[in-house]
Amino acid sequence: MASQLRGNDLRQLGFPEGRAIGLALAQLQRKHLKRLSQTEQLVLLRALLDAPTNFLTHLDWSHTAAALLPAPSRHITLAERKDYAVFGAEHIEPGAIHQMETAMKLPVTVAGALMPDAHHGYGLPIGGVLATDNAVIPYAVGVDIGCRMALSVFALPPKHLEQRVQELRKLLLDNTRFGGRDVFRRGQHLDHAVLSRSEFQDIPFLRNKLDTAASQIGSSGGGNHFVEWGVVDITDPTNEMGVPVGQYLGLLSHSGSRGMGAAIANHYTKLAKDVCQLPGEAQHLAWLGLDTEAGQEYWAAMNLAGDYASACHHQIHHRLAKALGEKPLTKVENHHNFAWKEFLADGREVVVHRKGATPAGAGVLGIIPGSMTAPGFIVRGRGEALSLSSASHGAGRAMSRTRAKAELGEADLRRYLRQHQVELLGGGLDEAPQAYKDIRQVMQSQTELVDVLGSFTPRIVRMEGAV
DNA sequence: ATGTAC
Repeated sequence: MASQLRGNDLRQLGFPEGRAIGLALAQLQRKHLKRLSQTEQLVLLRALLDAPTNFLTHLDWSHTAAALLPAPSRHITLAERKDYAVFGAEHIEPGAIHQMETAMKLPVTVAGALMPDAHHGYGLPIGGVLATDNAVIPYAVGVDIGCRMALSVFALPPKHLEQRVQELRKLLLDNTRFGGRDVFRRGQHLDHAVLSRSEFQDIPFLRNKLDTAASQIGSSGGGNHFVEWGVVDITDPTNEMGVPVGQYLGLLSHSGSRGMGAAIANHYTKLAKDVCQLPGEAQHLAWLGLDTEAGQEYWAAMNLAGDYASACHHQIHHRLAKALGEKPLTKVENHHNFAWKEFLADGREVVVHRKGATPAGAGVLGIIPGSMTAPGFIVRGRGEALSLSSASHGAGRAMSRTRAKAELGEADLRRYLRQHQVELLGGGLDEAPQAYKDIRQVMQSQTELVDVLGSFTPRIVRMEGAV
């Protein structure tokens, strides 16, 4: 069998230094191209090099072709800014509004909206919702692809939290793992069907990501990610969970797609910036056409990352429910940092990006967390067209991470937690509850977007960091 | 958010 082509072979053929070489080599690893003889591969690469424009819509070679073209042919100019709705403008910093206005000038943008917890992000602001025509923007999805909330409601009274506090604390410490290094040991992993998905073989970029995914499964991230016990208070008797009005023990988790999702986000953002060069501040909003190979690959990888994030939450809840010896009465799960194919009110099919925004289609359930010391809310979407069927994904930050670390002290945090009867295991000053906005005010700005069915008040919170 | 860097 002939040896594989290497980077230097491509250089000899005339490939320029840069991303084209890596992209072409990755393509040649795919099953149907790997079968070709080395001569056939070289003929193909020469044709690609001679006339890259002929390959721009080719399913296999569109992004290699784009990387071979001189930069000016990939430049894109902005269009006139389209209108968009802002909810809770009084809570939103000017930087986030400015970023949203830039996104509304993209030629692929159809509609947009800004949620009341919005703040400055990278590319699209956190809390930004953007509908595009046949294009997906990796940085309008976000780095932590498919990050989500999951709630289990147990048929146990809240006084469990006082009577069995030591046991619940231990269950949390024993059954969760947070951040980069602290994962479950080899023999402790639970298997999950998501690890057998064909995308890990079919998409060249994902081939070496299976190890990371397998080692991190069932774990939680760092930063604002948490797993917590608390009090569920169901207030709406017509809730579609079928849970009677009353108070229950609940388990709430917030986490995403870990290292694998971050790798996908970073890789396809670079790819998008290669094939779609935007002026100045819009440059991070580079998109991939959904009918290009790169766009289809990203779409498949994004969906895999979303399912992986879901699998992690399922394992977290499964471990804890089993250790508690209970089956949940009901579960609610919803994701943000994702893109969906949806229809607008006028019937147009669009790609809706929700970067830190909760899906709130008519009758869709979700959880909008407050902070460690403030309730989160179980909500039912109202399908409001102006918000593109979306709501906030939390209270939003009132203080940046750096400001929180500079201005708050460890003693302040501990006193604040004691006042609110919250026990924090791990965590840091940058995630102190004082650094977040008042969730009740944020909810007041989105009464048109969601109905409140109940609340969740944290009591024992586990985050990244030593206990 | 992230084996926090190709």
